[in-house]
Amino acid sequence: MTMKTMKQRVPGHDCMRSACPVSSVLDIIGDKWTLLVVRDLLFLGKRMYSELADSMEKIPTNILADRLKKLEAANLIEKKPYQDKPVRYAYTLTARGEALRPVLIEMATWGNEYIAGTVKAPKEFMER
Amino acid sequence: MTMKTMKQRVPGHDCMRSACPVSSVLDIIGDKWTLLVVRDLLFLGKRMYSELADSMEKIPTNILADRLKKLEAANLIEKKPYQDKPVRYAYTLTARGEALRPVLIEMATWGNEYIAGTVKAPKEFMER
DNA sequence: TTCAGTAACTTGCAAAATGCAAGTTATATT
DNA sequence: AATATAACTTGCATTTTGCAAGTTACTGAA
Repeated sequence: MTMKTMKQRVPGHDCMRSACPVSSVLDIIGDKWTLLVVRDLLFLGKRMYSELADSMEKIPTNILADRLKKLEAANLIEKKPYQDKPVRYAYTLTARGEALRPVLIEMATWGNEYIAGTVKAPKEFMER
Repeated sequence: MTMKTMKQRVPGHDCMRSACPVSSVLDIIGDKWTLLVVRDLLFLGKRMYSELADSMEKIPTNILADRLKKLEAANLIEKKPYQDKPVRYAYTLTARGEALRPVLIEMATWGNEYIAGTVKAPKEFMER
């Protein structure tokens, strides 16, 4: 038996606006912050809450906490303690979350081509 | 002299959150509705306000009007009258707007692969 | 010639989301 | 004992969203 990719409805988003894949994706990541958290985990090697909190864009901490909860509920990230006493957590992308890479790459490509003042994304980020 | 692609700062968004291309793109299209309008123009052949207004997702008309204004300000779409008496308008994507196609395609690909209940995007939409 | 119909919006208002600063809890270090 | 760090939470004002209804300018049918 071969393992297929898991499709799943995401809790809190079981009220899809339509069956269109684009709209369903936007139901999950359609705001100004969610994909920046994914970017930090995927390209910038961040794992801790405090690392995510000091993003370039200065994400408010209440928004960060909210997005981490939603990303976990949507199974795009996992939260795991990496030490006890005191307990500290690491956030990591799931396969589902990492699979957003091409979306991020195309967005960065478009941004670099059409928005003045953007810094060119390192080419090692732009592969695959 | 060869024509290069025009980069431009977008009015109303000249306060970029950062120079990151991803965040700058999200400054423009980072919400639940904007890319659905682009989808309708790019893949579904819609041009008129009333066509856009009866989207699958039932976009509220005040949101639609607002997004059309912002998309025009960002130079992603153009609004042109296609008849007088009474004057009626057609909205069309600029090259800048059409260039979002790969982003939409990657989003649809991800949605189809990872979200149950999404309808598979027609393969003629998924090329280039 | 009045009347329903269509296109393209705008307005009002309640509800939800966002943004900022400050507070909290549990430990570790000095 | 005092300060620091990680990971959040809370309060509150402002902004954005969503829904319904209203508006303007015509067109075509009765």
